[in-house]
Amino acid sequence: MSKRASTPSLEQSPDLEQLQASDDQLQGISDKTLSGQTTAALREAIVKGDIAPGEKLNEPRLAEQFQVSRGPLREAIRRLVAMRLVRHIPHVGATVVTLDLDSIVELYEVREALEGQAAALAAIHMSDSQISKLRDLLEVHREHVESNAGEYMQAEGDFDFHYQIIKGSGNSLLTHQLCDELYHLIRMFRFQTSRFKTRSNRALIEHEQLLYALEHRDPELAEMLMRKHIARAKKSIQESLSTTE
Amino acid sequence: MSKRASTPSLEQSPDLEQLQASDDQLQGISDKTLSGQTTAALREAIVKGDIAPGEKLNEPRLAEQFQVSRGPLREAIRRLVAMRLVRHIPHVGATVVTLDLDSIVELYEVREALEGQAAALAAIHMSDSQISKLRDLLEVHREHVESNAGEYMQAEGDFDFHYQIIKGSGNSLLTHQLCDELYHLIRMFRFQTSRFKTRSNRALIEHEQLLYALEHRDPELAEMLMRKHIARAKKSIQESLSTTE
DNA sequence: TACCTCATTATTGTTGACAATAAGAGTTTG
DNA sequence: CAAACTCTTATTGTCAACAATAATGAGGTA
Repeated sequence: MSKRASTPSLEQSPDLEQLQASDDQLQGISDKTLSGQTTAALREAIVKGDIAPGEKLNEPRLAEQFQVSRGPLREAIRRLVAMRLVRHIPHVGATVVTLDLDSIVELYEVREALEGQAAALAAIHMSDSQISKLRDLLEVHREHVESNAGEYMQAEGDFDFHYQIIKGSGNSLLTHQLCDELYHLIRMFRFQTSRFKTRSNRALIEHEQLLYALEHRDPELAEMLMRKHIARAKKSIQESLSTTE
Repeated sequence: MSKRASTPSLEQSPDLEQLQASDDQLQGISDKTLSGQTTAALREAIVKGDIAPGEKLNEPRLAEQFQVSRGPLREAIRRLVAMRLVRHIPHVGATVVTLDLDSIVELYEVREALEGQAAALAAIHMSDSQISKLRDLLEVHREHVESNAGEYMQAEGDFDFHYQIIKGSGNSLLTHQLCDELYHLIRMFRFQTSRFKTRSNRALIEHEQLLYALEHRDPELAEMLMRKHIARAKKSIQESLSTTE
């Protein structure tokens, strides 16, 4: 469901409850306020490409489409600005960010630093049961990859794996920066480049190595592996995009 | 000037121009809009402690104090939420964050990761002239430390040094995360603990080493030195605060 | 005395109207 | 013909009033 990529205009009030539910399990409590719902809706519209990169966000029009006043809509825009999904210039307006290669490289450089640190901290702070759950998750992924399809599932599974490690760092600031802010930027990029094949096998092997480091409580190794894992993904993207564009 | 720590209430419209000027050299253009000015004013009030940590932000009262409507004030609050200076709970309100030891440790762990990465990138991307300017800056700091006072200047100088390296990374996302968002959180912490002495001499030596790594274009060494530099500061804070509180 | 209920009140969320700024079309002039 | 200027228009920024929610306190009951 929620396959409305064909219609250029956003029909009012999509499956907001569902979006909210997915956020609930991510962060503590849900935001049933209009601004919160509008933020989630607008965010998904941008991430999924229903609103194109570079497109201007017209406040009155969007307000009518989402069936809210301009107040909550403006607030939603500001929150997306904080997430770096939207640019804003005073007295001119807000536009959806355009993810050129440079931006992606910058994003992955930040991910490399933050998730590397997260992996190191996770190796120290994660409980044994958390780590064993992570292993279960990895086994599920392995089956998905070894079975027929698996590729779309792999992208989601990749997020799960990384998310669990970040959360396992025990650092709430780090978790917020990655899971609440940068996360959606990464999602947006993945939606834009979903045509490219994901390197399922290689990612699986690297995840396996990472889990080994966590199980052996080796922060330095975990950090190194995570950083290399992300750096390789970055390099792969650089090669793909510099040749095709 | 701007020494109004005695008055509990914030008189309207402080030296906004000055705040704006300092932001101008940080980011590209200034935000002459009411929301922007209110954001800067409220931010400084929180960072400097004029509004105490944990204090509730009453919208009507603050709006009157800053001589603006609740609209721009609310927008200012949301921007400070994005900067992690303010917490917000729907239908309940916004409060100034309280920086306990755990939060500071988390902040420094994030700084360690991000500024380490910044140093590595700076060793690659900084121009020779940028690096030589950095050396000039360091010499000024040395004189300040060797002269009589120097301690307050050192705190500011420390920011200058770090800021130049971050900017030298050439990564705008990284720069934004550190200089626009986390920066004010660090400032707030420093204002709160200004009673503690800064380790001027040690910091100067470590900065000297870092500059050496940059001049020799050694990313790995630069990253390592920066991370240790920040990790040592973190440990120093941990020891100070765990004994005194 | 402790606890629950319910009304009051203060505060946040939302709305539509108004003001100010910037973009764009059309016209004029060198 | 191009460049600059002005008027128009669309869009953003701001405001004050209204609605909805949660904290507060009084009163009653077990």
